[in-house]
Amino acid sequence: MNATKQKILIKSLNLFNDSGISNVSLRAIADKAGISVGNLQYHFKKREDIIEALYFQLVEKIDSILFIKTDDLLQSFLNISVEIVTILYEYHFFLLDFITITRRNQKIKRHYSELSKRREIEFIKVVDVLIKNGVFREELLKNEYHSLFKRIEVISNFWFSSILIQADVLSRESIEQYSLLISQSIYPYLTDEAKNQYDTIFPSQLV
Amino acid sequence: MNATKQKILIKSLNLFNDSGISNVSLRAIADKAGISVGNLQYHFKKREDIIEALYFQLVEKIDSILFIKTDDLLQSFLNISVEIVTILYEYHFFLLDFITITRRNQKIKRHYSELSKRREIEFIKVVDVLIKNGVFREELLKNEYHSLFKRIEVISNFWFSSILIQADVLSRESIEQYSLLISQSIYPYLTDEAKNQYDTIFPSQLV
DNA sequence: TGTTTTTTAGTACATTTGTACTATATTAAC
DNA sequence: GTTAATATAGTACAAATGTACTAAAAAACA
Repeated sequence: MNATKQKILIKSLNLFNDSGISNVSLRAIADKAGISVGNLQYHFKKREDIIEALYFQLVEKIDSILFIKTDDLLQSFLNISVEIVTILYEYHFFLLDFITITRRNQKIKRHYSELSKRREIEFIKVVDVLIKNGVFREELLKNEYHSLFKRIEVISNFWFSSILIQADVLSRESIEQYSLLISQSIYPYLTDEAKNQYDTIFPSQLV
Repeated sequence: MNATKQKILIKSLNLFNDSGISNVSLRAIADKAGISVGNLQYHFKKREDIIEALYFQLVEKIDSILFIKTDDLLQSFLNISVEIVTILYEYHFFLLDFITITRRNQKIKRHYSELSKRREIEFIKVVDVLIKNGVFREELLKNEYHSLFKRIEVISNFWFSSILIQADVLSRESIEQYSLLISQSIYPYLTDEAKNQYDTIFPSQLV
């Protein structure tokens, strides 16, 4: 990709993350990138194009890490959720303005919608494997794992928002807090054997 | 309260819920309320005052339903979470624009922050009672119920957002979906006895 | 009734913002 | 080396928005 274009995306991302989409004007982006607004517009005809480009960057990054190692199922499962959020953290402006963005941009909205459905199917598949391998227990309620997926999805998407409505800044610590939240939400679904394994992975969580 | 003031708040709420705060101008509110912008401004000196007024209405409404009936602990516990979300639904613009609002309005931000802390303390107290009464099990991990609270908090605050990033409209159904999500997330923490009780409350969830 | 206060309407303004348009400058192609 | 393309800068503009200000109408009050 063109160097200027790259620079625009990086600076936009920084500004968006710091101040939120609606508080970042094209002039501010151009300033930060050290170019003119005219030039900015040459590379991205519409403001929305910048956001779209960043969105698809994000999606690509996440896609690239989505696979479970078959040797250490539980660990791998827990790792992925943290890796995803670590990437989301890089693009957190997107999550903070999720509603605004999807309201304005049907393309992103539809794409995310499809993505989410595919992710759920994948999730359920992985859970099936985990059940067969004695890591997760069987469902005790109907659609229990569907429900679990939904909760994890909401928390992944809005954890940073949840922090920022109370705190003034978002720090990397929030990723660890997220990690704790998610792993603890998984715990009740583990078999006794896997619970032991969990305790060795997170000895500090023992009562 | 003044009739005009009342009308402004109602119409603002409707518009905010339908289109999101940033897409509702003072002119639009005045139009909808059948008054002039000048008059609107007489009652609410600043745009932010409308939002603040609505916020404190919301907080008051929720406060008014927050008490657990001691005779039917589990049912009462589950009911409250739905009642809260039902009220939140009435004011869902607030949740959809949570970040934007708290970013702009320190007063609301600080107030919510305090509120959230108080709510967590209340939650833990209630959980203690539920444990003592054999409804919830003891903690198996450190801060397990703190973690549960956080998850419920995020989901309560952002469930509607989560729906709206995929769907085009928000319907009352989303409240039932929320209810299912939350009750299923509670299930693993119930004692065997309480699980039986759960099954009689939600027979349709049996596998 | 006359006066003061409250309520309502209308206008005007400063600011911001996205973007369209034009004119150079730089680079690539032949 | 001339031409064509790409890239950059600068200006201009229309639209929207919050809000300040003024004046009239209505209500309350004495």
